[in-house]
Amino acid sequence: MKRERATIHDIAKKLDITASTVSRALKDHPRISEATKKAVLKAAQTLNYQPNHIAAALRNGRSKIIGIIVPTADRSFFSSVVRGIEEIANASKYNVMICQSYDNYDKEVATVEALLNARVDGIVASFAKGTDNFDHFLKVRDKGIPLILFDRSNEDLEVSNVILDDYQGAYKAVTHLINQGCKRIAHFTGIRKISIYRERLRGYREALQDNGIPFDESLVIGSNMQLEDGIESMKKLLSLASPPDAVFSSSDYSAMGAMQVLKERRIRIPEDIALVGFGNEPFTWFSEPQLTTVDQRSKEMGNAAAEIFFEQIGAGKKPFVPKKTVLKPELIIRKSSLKKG
Amino acid sequence: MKRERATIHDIAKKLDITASTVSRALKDHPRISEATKKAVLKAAQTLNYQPNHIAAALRNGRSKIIGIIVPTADRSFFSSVVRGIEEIANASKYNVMICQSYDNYDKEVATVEALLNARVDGIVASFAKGTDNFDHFLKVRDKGIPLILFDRSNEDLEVSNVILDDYQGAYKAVTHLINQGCKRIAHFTGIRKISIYRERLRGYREALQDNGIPFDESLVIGSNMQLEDGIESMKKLLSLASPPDAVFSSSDYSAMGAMQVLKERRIRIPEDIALVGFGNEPFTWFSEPQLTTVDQRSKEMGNAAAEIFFEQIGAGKKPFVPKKTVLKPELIIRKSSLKKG
DNA sequence: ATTTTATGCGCAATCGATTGCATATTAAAA
DNA sequence: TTTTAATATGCAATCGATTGCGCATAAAAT
Repeated sequence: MKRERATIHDIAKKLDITASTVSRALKDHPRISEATKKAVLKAAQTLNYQPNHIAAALRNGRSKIIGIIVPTADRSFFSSVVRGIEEIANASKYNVMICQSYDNYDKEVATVEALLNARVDGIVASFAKGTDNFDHFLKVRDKGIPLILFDRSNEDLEVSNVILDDYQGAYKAVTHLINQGCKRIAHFTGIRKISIYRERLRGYREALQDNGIPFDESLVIGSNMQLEDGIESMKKLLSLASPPDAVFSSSDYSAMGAMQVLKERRIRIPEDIALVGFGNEPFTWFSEPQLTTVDQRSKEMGNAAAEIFFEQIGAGKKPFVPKKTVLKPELIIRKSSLKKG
Repeated sequence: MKRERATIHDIAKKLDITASTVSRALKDHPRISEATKKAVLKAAQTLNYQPNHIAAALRNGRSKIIGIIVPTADRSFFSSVVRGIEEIANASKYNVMICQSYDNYDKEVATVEALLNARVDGIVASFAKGTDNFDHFLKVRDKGIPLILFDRSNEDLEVSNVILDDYQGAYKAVTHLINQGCKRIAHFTGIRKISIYRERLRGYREALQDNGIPFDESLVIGSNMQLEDGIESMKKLLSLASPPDAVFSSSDYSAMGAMQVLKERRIRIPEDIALVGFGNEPFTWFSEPQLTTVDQRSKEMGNAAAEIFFEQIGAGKKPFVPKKTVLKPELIIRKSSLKKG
C-alpha cells in the first residue's frame, strides 16, 4: 500500500500525452478537448492523483496560505478570530498557518520571518503586548505582502487593520452604568501603549463628562488586566475613603477578579457595586452573577480581516490603500450591572 | 523598496561562485571552506536573503509543516492542545497548519485531503463527532505520513494516539463524591460512539461498584453534553421520585447547565446536590460555586502528540509501531463538591 | 618522486506544476 | 482551391534549493 504519489507526469504517461496537457486539462483550460479532459480526470482518479501544492506554489509564487500571528491561541477571543479568518479563507481554498508570539516581541519578529520564509501569501496579526517597534511588520508590507492587523493595532501605521470601536464600547458601558443610577464609577485600564486601552479610557471619560459626572483620577487603576490584577485593583478601590458604586473594567479577566473580592467581602453585586467587563469571554456567562460585558465581535473581526486580505490579493499589483475597518461593539447587559428591572 | 527577493543564485553571482556552494555554505557543509562560508553569510545579509521554504520543501519532500485538525479552534481544550503542539513544533523549526472540521464528517474528509495536498509532514487530529468511518485517516497512515490522534480516538485503529485516562478520571471523580458522603450519584454521558464517554461511564460504574453502591440505570442521562443538554438532563433528574444527591457530568458545559437549574430552584450546591464536571474549562473557575472538575491535561496532550510526531519522523523509513500514550487526569476539587472541610 | 588522501567547489539533474511559444491538424472563409 | 482562423497539443524553460558525482589542487604518506 506504500505506492508513490502520482504526478501529472504519471497521468501523462498513462494516456500518452504530455504533462502540459494534463495540467491544462485538470484546470479546465478551454483549449483542451472534452475527450482529453474526461480521460485525464478518469486517469487521475484511478491513479489516486493528488496535486502537489508545494510545486504549484513554487511555480506561481503563491502558496495559498495565510499566516496568522496571535499572542496566544488558547484565549477565547483570539481563537474566535482565527476561526473567523479560517471560515473565509477556506471558502477560497486557502489554508491558514497559525503562530503564537506568546506576547513576546522577539518571538514575534522571529515568527514574522518564519512566515515570510514559508512564503505565506499574507499575514494577519495582532501585536504582542511588548511590541513598540514595527519594523518587522513594515518589512512585510514593503515586500508587497498583504498585512492586516486586528484588535491590537497602531493608528499611525500605514497598514490595513480591523479594530473594535473601543471608544464606543466603553462609552456605552459607562452610560449604561450611569443609567442604572451609578454615580462613582471606577475604571480598570491596561498598558497605555496599547491603543485599545487608551480608547476605552477615553470612552469612559467622555461618558462621564457627557453626563455631568466629574472625573476622579483616583478611580482609575492601571494594571496588567489579569485576574490577579483585578483582585489587587478592587482591593485598592475598596480601601478608598469613598469607594465607587460601580467598576467598568477594560478586561473580563480583571472584572472577574473584582467580582471575587466583592463576593468574599459580601458586597452585593450590583446593588452595592455594579460591574461591567470587556470582551464577552465565555466565562462571563457562567459567573454568578452573570457579568455585563462588551462583545468584541471576534469572529466578525476574523471575517473582516480575511476579506481585506482577499481584496488586496484581488487588487493584484495595483497599489492597495490600507483599509481600516472599525467594528461596532455590542453591550451585553447581564445581572452584574442590572439594578433596575 | 519593492526589490525582488534574493535567491542563492543572486548570492552566487555576487561572489562569483555557484549556487551549489552557496547552498552548502548556508547549511554549514564540511566541504566548504570557512572563508567561503563567511563570505556567503555576509552576502546573504547584505542582499537580505531569506530562504524559500517552498523550494526546499519541493526538493526534499518535506514541508516542515504539521497539519492539525480540530473540531473547533475556539474551544479552550482544543486551543490548548494546539498550543502544546506548537510549542514542541516550533522548537524544531516546524510550523503548524490548523484546520477545523466543525464536527462535520465531510469537512473532515476534505480537510485531510487539503492537508495532504499541502504536503504536510504529519497530521495531528481529533475526530469530528460524527466520524465513524476512518478511511480518510487510514489513507494518511498508508501513505507513510505520521498520524497522531488525540482525545477523541479509536482503540481499534492502528494509529498513534494520545488520550486521557478517562476511566481513571471518572473513577477518581466518583470516588471523591462517595467520600464526600454522596449515595445517589447521577451521571451525564455523551454519544456512545465516542470512546471517551464510554470510558467515563465505565469509570463511573466501577467506582460505584467498588464502593458497594448499586448502579441505577435511571440516574444515567445521555445527551449531546452542551449547556442546554445539562439543563434538560438536570430537570429530568429532579423529576425523579428519588433524585440524586450528586451529579458527575462528562462535560463541564452540561455541568454548568445543571448548576443553573439547581441555583434557580434554590437547591444548595454541594449540600443538597454535589456537582463534578469534566474538562477543567476556564469558566469552571469562575462559576459560583467553583466547579470541581477533571483536568484533561490539554497542553501536555499537545506536547505528547508533537513528540510522537518527531519520534516517527526520526524513525525514517523504518516501520513505526503506533504509539499509544495515556495521560493521567487530575481531579481538581473545588467547592461544588466539597461537603466536608 | 610518486601514490594516496583530503579539501573545495562546479555540473547538472531533480522535485512537480505551470505557461509562453510553437506546431500540427482541422474547419471555416474567401 | 487557397488562405485564414480555430482547435488541440507538445516543447522547453521556469520557480529556488538540494545533492550525487566528478574534477581539480593541495597536502600527506610511502
